Amino acid sequence: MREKLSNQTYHHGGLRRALIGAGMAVAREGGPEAVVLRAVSRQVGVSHNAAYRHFRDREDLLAAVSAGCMNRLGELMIRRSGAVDLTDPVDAAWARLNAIGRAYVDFALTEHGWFRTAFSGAVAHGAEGEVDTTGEDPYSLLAQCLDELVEVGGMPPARRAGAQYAAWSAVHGLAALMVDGPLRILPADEREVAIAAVLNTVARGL
Amino acid sequence: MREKLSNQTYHHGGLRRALIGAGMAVAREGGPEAVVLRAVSRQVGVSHNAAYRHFRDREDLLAAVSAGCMNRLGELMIRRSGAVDLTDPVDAAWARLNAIGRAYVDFALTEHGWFRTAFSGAVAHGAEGEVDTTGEDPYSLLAQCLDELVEVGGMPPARRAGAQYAAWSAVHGLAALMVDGPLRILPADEREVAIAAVLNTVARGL
DNA sequence: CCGCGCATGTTGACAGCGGGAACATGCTCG
DNA sequence: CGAGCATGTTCCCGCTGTCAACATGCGCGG
Repeated sequence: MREKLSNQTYHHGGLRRALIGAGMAVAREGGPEAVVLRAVSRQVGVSHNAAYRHFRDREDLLAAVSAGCMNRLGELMIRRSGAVDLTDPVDAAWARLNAIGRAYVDFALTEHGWFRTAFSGAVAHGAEGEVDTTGEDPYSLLAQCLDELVEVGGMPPARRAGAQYAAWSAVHGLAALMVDGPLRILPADEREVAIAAVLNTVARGL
Repeated sequence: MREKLSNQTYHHGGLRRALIGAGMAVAREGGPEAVVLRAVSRQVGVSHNAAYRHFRDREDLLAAVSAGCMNRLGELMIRRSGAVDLTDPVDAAWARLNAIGRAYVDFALTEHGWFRTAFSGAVAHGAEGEVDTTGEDPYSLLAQCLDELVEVGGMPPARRAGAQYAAWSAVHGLAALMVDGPLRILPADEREVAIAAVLNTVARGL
């Protein structure tokens, strides 16, 4: 019986969970480099080195936090996609694609620490069971969206394979360039222009 | 007379240059986090803290190295673009656009340490004079390419503004995803498919 | 031609970090 | 009820970035 979770003793219990939570808190502002083993442990009220009972490495902790950030991104994409309310199935499919693209960029801009952490390149080398396999990760969501677009006849099936790469690359690249890249300095209104341009251009190209 | 540069005394002389050089060497394999002040100074044969006479901080050194990496990227793009040899001006312009896009991705894949360093988010907060303003940085090169495309009539002028963002985002996103992102695991042949898909899709969309 | 000053490089010290080893403790199950 | 093991602690190490104080040698004014 190791699943008490909300036990008030707190230590002896969900330390792993608590560390990931604290990690996400510091990552939210400060990005991946703020996920410092000692600092996170301190914040949880536990000695550093306690973390080593749950993570083999700082990298391993970071990977878990990173997976958490990725899930947040997926959640936002789902929410925005679900808000699309159009009757025509083709229009709806395009609108949903547009919505998840915008969600991706918005997430990067408003939660820029989380975004950078999600893509910090830390991957669990251990169990790999951290990222939710419920199909709600950003990549699967995009895939579903494109599948739908093909089904309703909004996109020729021959294009389906490459579309995945094109759409993801365009949106991810824009987000990356605006978050730490050379486009970081773009004023807010120009940002809007850039987002619209990227989304429209790739949609035309699909 | 502080411009001896290739003086054999070596210390007292181009330490700054030497540190950047050593920084680029370690960054080439190991990326930005390998640019460690003490290690770099050690490799140059100078005491750590000597670096502080030329850089205010580790971040500042990293920014200089980063600018160097960006220049390398620009050089490759120029070389590849120059290799295009087509008579029809429209075809040539498209081919050049394609060439610099491929160069960008190839650079990311073959010099992945340099690529990551170039976009590590370190920016000189000091003189800002590190990045060459000769118009040979990747962004300006893309701009020239698109200008040419409009001039020869390969692209409607109305699209020119957004094209910059779309093209850069797509190519940068693909590179980022393949270098540390989730597409890191892509086998070489599938990589080729992805590159072609992204390049073609965005070209269609412009 | 000399000596002084300033740019440049060195030495020493400090706190914070990731990580290893040995030790403590308390829950659980036989 | 007692033993074993998962979990957390303590101590230690080398490494890092950065600060302060010190050394040195080249160039310029006298």
